[in-house]
Amino acid sequence: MSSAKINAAIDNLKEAGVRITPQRHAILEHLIESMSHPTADEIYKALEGKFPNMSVATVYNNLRVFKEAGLVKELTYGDSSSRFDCVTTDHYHIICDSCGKIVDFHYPGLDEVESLAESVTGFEVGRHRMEIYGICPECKRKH
Amino acid sequence: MSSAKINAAIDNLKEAGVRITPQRHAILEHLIESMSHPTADEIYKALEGKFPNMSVATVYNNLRVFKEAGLVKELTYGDSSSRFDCVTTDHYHIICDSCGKIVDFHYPGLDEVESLAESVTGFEVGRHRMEIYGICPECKRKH
DNA sequence: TAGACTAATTATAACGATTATAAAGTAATA
DNA sequence: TATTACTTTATAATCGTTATAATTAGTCTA
Ligand SMILES: [Mn+2]
Ligand SMILES: [Mn+2]
Ligand SMILES: [Zn+2]
Ligand SMILES: [Zn+2]
Repeated sequence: MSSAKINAAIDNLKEAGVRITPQRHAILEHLIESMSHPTADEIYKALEGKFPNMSVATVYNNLRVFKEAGLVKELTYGDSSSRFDCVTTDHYHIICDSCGKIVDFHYPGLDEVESLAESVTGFEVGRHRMEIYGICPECKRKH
Repeated sequence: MSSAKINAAIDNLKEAGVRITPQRHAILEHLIESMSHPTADEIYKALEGKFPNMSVATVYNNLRVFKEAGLVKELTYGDSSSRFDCVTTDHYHIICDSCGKIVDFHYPGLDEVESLAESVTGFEVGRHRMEIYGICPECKRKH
């Protein structure tokens, strides 16, 4: 049930001293219930019915607040907009080159690559990023 | 010797019917001899002594031409500018979180992850992207 | 509860990287 | 040489995002 997750997120924010405004509640709710990886603008448009006066800056500001609280992760891509993921446990993504869909995908983690990189380059390794690109089943069906 | 690589790149372009202008030659030369992963603007600034009238659009246009010819790869990052890599054979990068330096790093390739992703998600996998982030030896020394 | 303080939202301007446009220049072709 | 296509240049436009300043709302304290 996603309302439990929303409540947990709200408690988390309250403990960090962040006020729960109607806009913040709605943005959080949308992130959690959409079960997707929306852009700031998609969130903005999805909520403009309920909040016709909300500024796009409010969406960006609050996504930053949520990020700092550890409630969302930002997924950055070269050309286009960032996407936001409210699943903060470690996981990877596979992205459709044709329609842009992003699907979660779990894998043990690439510790071996990290430690090899460390020994070869002399870097102190902190983290890594990995995504897979391909064609999703729906797009495959349409040739 | 990097001049051999420049000549090979030029032959490649000629065969593809691309004219070798002085600007194109200089951009290629800079990419190959700098042995780094410069941004379009870094290339532009590096060449403004030799080409005081060159437009930044020329740099972008020609980087696209080179990309389409398979001579360079574009490395995209969320916030900041793209970087360009004239080493087009498969390799990974490790990036310093402190100074931004990008270092090449070879690893067998993650075929296993790709095939697992394919079977789990139903995608037809084409490629993947992986980078490692950490602190480079020089930045470690400065605490 | 009034007044003061603080935080959040809004509207709008600014920013930086990149791309589009149109004019002018250059090379290839006939 | 005249025609044509390609390339460069200068400049404007675009897009995602952030900064600014004014307004509004919430919280705290006397
Ligand atoms: Mn995800
Ligand atoms: Mn490289
Ligand atoms: Zn698809
Ligand atoms: Zn460093």
